[in-house]
Amino acid sequence: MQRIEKIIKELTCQAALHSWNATLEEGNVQVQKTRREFEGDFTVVVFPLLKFSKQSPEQTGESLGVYLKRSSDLIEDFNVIKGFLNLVIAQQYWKELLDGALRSPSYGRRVPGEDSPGVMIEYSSPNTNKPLHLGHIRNNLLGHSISRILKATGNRVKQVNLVNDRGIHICKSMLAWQMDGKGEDPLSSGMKGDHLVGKYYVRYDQIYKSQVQTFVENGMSQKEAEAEAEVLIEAREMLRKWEAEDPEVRALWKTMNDWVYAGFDQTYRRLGINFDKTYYESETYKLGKELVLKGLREGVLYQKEDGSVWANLEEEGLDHKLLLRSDGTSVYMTQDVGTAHQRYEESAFDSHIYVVGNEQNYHFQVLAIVLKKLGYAWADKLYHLSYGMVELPEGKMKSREGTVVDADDLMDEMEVTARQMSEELGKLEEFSEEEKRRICRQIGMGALKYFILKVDPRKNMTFDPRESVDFNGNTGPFIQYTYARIRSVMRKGADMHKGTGNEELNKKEVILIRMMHDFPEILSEAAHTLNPSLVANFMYELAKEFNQFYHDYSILSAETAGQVSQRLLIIEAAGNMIESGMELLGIEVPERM
RNA sequence: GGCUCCAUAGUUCAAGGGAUAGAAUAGCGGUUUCCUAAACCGUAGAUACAGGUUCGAGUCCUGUUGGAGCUACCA
Repeated sequence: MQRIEKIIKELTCQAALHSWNATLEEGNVQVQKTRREFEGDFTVVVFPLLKFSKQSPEQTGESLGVYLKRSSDLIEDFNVIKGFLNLVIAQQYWKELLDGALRSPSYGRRVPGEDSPGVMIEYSSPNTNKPLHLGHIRNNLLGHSISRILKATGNRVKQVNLVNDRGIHICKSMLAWQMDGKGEDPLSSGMKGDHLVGKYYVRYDQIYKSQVQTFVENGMSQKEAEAEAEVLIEAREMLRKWEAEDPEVRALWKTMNDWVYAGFDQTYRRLGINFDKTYYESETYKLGKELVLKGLREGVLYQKEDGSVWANLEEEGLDHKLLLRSDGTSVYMTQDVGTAHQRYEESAFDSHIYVVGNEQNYHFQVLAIVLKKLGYAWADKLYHLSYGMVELPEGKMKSREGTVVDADDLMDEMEVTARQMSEELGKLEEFSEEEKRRICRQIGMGALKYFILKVDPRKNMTFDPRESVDFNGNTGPFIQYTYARIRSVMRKGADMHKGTGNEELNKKEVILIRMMHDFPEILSEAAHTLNPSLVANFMYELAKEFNQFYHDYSILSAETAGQVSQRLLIIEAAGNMIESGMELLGIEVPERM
């Protein structure tokens, strides 16, 4: 069955040809859903048509309405208010939809095939010197949800992670552990590996600060002291040894990184995310140098007297960018040039998405330009999904002030709150301990994920811990609860299914079906704009609409058997759609809660 | 200083150039012999400021004010 919007557009073009002898494209026809306060299902905005009809808005709407009604059985009636032609769609359309596609768990989804576009998406990209925090959570949830959305819209998606496992920051943790660690490890300390390493990163900072202070007290300037502090010099020396592949340093580095990975794995599992491939910066940081040198030979880059290599981006309205240091070593940009090249060689992606915060806008702008200069046509297949910062009600998270919200702590807290709420409401009394745990985990994680994903990724957002554990209103648990209610009714009504009921649909039922009819468009819009919040907000609207319906009309005690059957079809569709949509957000839905 | 992004009820978020700017939350007032009240209903409350483009501007353009980010031989 063809979608009704498409039919309306086609017929409008026909009408324009017949009535006004004007040729217009379907793209010129604006069809939107009729606002609730007016009679109708879809609305054609007639203002853009006036230049073809050469009539008043009212006359144009009226004559178009007459034409549409006469041309299609699906258009039952119309009315014109100001410049808006409101169309009432025949019940038959909604009923056929309900009997067919709408109830499918895969409604609106497409399955990727061999020749579907290949999308590589990089996200998470943690440093190994400290545990994941709230900012990483947003990154991970976005990356994962976008991956699922892209898969569901027919793309072959490859999820990759790039772990920043080398550099001065890791050396700082290593050094502090050597100084103060007394040999403790995750087992002996009972700490998660990433937290343990993070503890020594903090420890390093304390040692550093106290050394700086001592130097200043002995008459050194602040700036001088900061540059001369012994631990900093030692950390640099350790990095140098790391690069020289000193066995002892490498061994410690490997040990501590492995602790961190074990910790990260746990956090990732809990978040429900996974990667098809993980890249390690220690293996990729040298990549890119050859490409840069080649660019230098070809004259698209230039070299200063000190030997450093640069790209001149003035033509693009930017600055000059360093690509190789005077000692010949690579910088971050060099590495990204290399990894992009490597990935394209590996899988010839049709697009490559980087889920990275907006503080790196400049970096990715430069990356694309540099790749272009180096002659890679695929440079314009790179896309930086630049998401906004997560702030707390009192402002930015600051590690120095201890206001960083730890990812693991946050997840714990969400689950504990779910537990408390469930117990207060007496929701889980008849469940086993294991079931209780599972449901509270689903609810807690659902609340957290929804809270973050409902916001447009590109915008900065405020994370209010108090609000995030609210399970009422526009929240994940609200939608989960709606699902649980649906499933409950379906269990009770399993025997009452008597096939299709051909009953008159009431207003609320039509609204629900019409809303569900939109799901494919929401999906494709979300995929197009890489924006899971569209799916999240749609799920909320749907749940809200469903709850009103549920409140106003009885399903199992409807007046006729036909009505019972028909309503069971509607809630089946709604349940499947909630499950499907929430899956795209990485949120599980419980059968009971 | 330069560049980029942002500004919507007390607060947190919506609104493909289209009708009277929607929700949630906090506040106030209601709904339970009935399929899960983590629900439902009612009430009140917002486009930073000044211009411009348009039949029509929260949305596009210019300026002002306020906020964030970037502007490293860091990543």
